Amino acid sequence: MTVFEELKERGLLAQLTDEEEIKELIDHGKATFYIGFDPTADSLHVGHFMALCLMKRLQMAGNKPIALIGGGTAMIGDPSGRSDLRTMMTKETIDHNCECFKKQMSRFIEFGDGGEKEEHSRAIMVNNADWLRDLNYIEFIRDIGVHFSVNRMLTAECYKQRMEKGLSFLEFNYMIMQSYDFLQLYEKYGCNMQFGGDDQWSNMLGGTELIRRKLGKDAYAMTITLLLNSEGKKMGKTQKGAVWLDPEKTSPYEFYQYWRNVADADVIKCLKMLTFLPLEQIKDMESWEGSQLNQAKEILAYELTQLVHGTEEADRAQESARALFAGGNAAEMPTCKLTEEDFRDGAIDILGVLVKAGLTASRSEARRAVEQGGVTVDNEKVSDVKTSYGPERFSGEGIVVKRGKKSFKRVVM
RNA sequence: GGGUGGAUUCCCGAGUGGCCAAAGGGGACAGACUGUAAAUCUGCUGCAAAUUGCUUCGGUGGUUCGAAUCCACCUCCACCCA
Repeated sequence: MTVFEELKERGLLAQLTDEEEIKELIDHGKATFYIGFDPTADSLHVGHFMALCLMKRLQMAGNKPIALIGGGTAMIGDPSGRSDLRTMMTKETIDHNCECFKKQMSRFIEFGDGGEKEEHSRAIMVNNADWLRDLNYIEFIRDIGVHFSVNRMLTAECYKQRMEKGLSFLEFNYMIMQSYDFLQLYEKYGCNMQFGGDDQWSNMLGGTELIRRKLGKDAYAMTITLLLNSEGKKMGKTQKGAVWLDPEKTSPYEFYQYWRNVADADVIKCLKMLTFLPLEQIKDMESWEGSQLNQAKEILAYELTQLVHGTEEADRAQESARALFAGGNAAEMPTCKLTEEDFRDGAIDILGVLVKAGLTASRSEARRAVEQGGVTVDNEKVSDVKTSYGPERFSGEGIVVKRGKKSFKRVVM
């Protein structure tokens, strides 16, 4: 099976400019492709993870990846798929985020140093701030701006959605910037292909078109299917925000649990799109039904945690999960430490413990949780809000506090 | 620049002087049922020393015993005209 076939089989491909040509290029390792990442936060998230996997797959097939960090475009903010203007970020924040991205990416992709002798498939990383931030306005609109028709741009899907809520000129320029990126990479590195999320399609087409008009050369674009759950919502988002790859922002345990809890209807899709498990193995799981599907979720969660956080963390997350739900060894639970200051008159009440452990956001919320019978200490339901504990309860193993079925913490002194 | 309409809690959206921590819906959370799924039903959804107190309705100031609600100015957004 060739790379292209595999990508197709896994349901990763959404739109392509020229299927035959793209297939030819990537199957033979002749593509130099780029994927852009907007540094809008200080960590990558699940959405980026898909792109990284794609990069990896293509790199393994001998193609050269370019990871483009949008230190320049982030100054503008991509309006695609957004209903409001992004909050503007300062240059410093953007630069900081770029650094964070770099670190995280190098875990997945093999980067080269750009030396003469290295293999073709070594990845490079570039930042479009290098060519965007110092552009001369007049020159730029004369050189590049002429090639864009406002009439056509307005018909692009990504702007259409914004026509109702309002679109600023600043954001309107995003497509032009992104197209210019592609042109730059084409000229500098012979980059002939761009990949990106499905919501990037119109921006990407802008690039291929600009290259054709400006240089008379062909370049290609291909989008990855957005990972949507069965309800049509973007996956990798929780109430609290994105599922991050940075263990400081989303702990390996939380990360594991996110995937452990996906809906039945989404497991197979996630396995196909996100893991490197052989397709045959995934095919077997497709026939699983009912509670057997539960095992598939465990596999999914383990595989992904391993990819992102490594084997050790994945084992640990799986251990704690099993401990909590199946009553196994509880040694690896997330822990919270109390200090003397947390005790008032030699005791801390249950509400205080819940807040301190981060299981509830406020004492009011904690109170509600207790009142509704959702709080457990060492497997015994706490029904009195006034329950309190002295420091001795937290010595040694401490206590295990559970809020609801899925969130818990060991609390020690 | 001129005109019109608007900004309410996580989101949508009611509320146009006291009965308002603010209807209704969605989401989230908790309980029952389950398979750590879905569906369904129930509860709950500002904060706290909790039959009470405190802080919230774009911002600032004012009127009033009392303001999300009235007045003035400002900020932001949409639409129409230029």
